[in-house]
Amino acid sequence: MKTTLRKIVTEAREVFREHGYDGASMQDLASRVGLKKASLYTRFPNKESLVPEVLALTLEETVQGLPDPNDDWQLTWQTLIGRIEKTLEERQRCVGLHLAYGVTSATPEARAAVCQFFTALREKMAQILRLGGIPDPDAVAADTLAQLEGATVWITTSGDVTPLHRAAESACRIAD
Amino acid sequence: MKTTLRKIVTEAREVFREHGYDGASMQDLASRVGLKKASLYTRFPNKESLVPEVLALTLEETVQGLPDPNDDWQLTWQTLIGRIEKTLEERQRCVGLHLAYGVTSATPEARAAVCQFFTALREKMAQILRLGGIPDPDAVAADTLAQLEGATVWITTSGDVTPLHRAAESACRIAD
DNA sequence: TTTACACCCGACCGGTCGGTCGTTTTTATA
DNA sequence: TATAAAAACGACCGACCGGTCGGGTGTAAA
Repeated sequence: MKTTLRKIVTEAREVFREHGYDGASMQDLASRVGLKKASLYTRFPNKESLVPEVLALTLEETVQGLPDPNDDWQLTWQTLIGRIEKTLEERQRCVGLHLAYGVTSATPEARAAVCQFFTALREKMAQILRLGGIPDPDAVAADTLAQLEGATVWITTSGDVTPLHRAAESACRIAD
Repeated sequence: MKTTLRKIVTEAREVFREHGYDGASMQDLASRVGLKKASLYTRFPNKESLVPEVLALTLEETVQGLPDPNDDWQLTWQTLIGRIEKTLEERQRCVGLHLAYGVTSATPEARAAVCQFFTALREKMAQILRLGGIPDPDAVAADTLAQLEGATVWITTSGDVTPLHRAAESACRIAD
């Protein structure tokens, strides 16, 4: 059943989120899934190949079922921002950011996946803003994402979520 | 000579910046300094103890010799922002952020050092803003730092420095 | 010249890493 | 129920990890 495969990916996401790419242990991942390490390698050829799967799932979960921006782009935007805010607040860190900092030229496929993830997310955000006639939507999308992710440093260091909330609030104000 | 000790700390900063806490190798650090691994342990008891030194040095370099904010707080603010911007652009990543994501409860001293680093930097920024009569200086300082650090994700993923430049520019506009 | 000390290093420790292999167990099909 | 594929596993690999130890080595004070 695909259940196991999906569980590997979702648990891998948490391992990467908590420990980054280098710090993520296949042994740790296996025990979280309830398998032995060797069993993981029947599904994935290596650790690096987990990264694209993790980010693809994350992107999909982030944008799936969003209200149609052609109907009400403000609602779409605010829903998207709210989802990101909620995830970051609950999980404390951004997987994408931890991976972006962790992957190097030694893991080119993972590197490409991280790049794709952020590009796709920014493009999705820019699309919505474009429908709202917001000027320079790519820049606004990139800056909004930067603000939200940067706010997680305060969560991890001091548990302070107010910068994240202010970031989300000011992002939502773009659509007013 | 203190030269060796300082070189260890400055090189450790680059190792942490590039590889994070877990990924940083004492072997790697030693070879960058031009020593053998065992020699590092005559200066530092363990890897964790490098973190406070690295962050203390970074904080000191960031704020030392800043123009007196009592004379011209705008100049002080913009100089500080400019320094952070320059470092992030040159080095591509923020050591503090990589360490913030990398240290866990297993390394409490490192964790505390990271917390202190960001708190001190934010407080320094807030002090300047306070002299300028900026409302809610702590929040503004935290948000400014978040925006600058978040912008590094675009540098690492795609080499795009424009989000960082926009962040710095908008930060400088606070003091106008 | 002796002594003492800071420093450096080669060799080594136990442990964990990502990954492999041969075999056993489960599962789907027929 | 027979069979073949898929999945899980225990044991193992070489490499590297953070860290230790005992023995040099250069230097400076006595």
